[in-house]
Amino acid sequence: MPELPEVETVCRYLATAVAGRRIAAVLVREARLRQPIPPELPLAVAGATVETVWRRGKYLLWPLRPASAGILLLHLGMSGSLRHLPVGTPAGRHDHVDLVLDDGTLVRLRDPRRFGLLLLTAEPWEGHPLLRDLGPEPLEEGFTGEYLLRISRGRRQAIKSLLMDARRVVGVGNIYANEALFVARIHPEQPAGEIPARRCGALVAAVRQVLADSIARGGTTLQDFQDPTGQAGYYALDLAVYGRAGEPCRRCGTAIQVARLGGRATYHCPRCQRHSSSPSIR
DNA sequence: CCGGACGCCTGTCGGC
DNA sequence: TGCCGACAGGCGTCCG
Repeated sequence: MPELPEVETVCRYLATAVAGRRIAAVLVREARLRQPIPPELPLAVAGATVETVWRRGKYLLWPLRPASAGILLLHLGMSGSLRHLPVGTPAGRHDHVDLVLDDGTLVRLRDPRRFGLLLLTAEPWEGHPLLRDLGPEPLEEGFTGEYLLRISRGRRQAIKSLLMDARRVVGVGNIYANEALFVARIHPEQPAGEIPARRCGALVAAVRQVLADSIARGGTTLQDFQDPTGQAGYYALDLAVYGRAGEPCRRCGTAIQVARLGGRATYHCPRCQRHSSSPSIR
């Protein structure tokens, strides 16, 4: 479900609503997520204070005080969501974990497909196996046209698949890869190494723009994404290609096409997004 | 090393 | 109405 803008929306809420609160208890109803929730996690975390909440890619990091309590590491997978609720709110079928706070509220993890993750790690979290190989943050300095040019040369991999590879750049999932390529007018199946050097900067700018616009709208709610207060995100209204197969391109009116690339639905406008070739070198 | 396919798990939807 | 396959916002692992 959540890509970078949705996780960022959740993160911003938690950073204001939960930072500084003490965790009174952790209730695990179902530990079998992508990796099992460690059995010792509830006792290890109970009594600790949430210092703040950070995001790295699609992971949420909750550093605790005292530091010896560690850092909560949370990932929402495809179907995960967090809700901030009053203690006593009845739990539903897929409400797997409650983080009970000291102010009469709780943060509840719901995840029907259980592709999510709740682990405990420690400083330096950058060395954690799940975080160690992550690429740059797309909204920070390291993600530039020069960087994209460097990592794409010589690769035959489709540019869309490269954008969705977290080792290259984090946070870009299927929705925003499709949208960014439309904005940059690049065909999703174009081999990454054949993208003209001068267009790499435009693609980086498109990724940044699409992600920032979505964050400003509170993310994309397709079916069920909500922020921890239950608020939907409205970037779905701005989607240009994702989920719009057969509908007219917002730029030229041509019918949007859908295909499968790497097992994922891939949308593009056949008129606005054409393969382009690098200038030949001789 | 690279790139693609697969599997994890549940819910929903469309076609027959 | 009911059944069945396809598909869904992610990602680690395996294989050629």
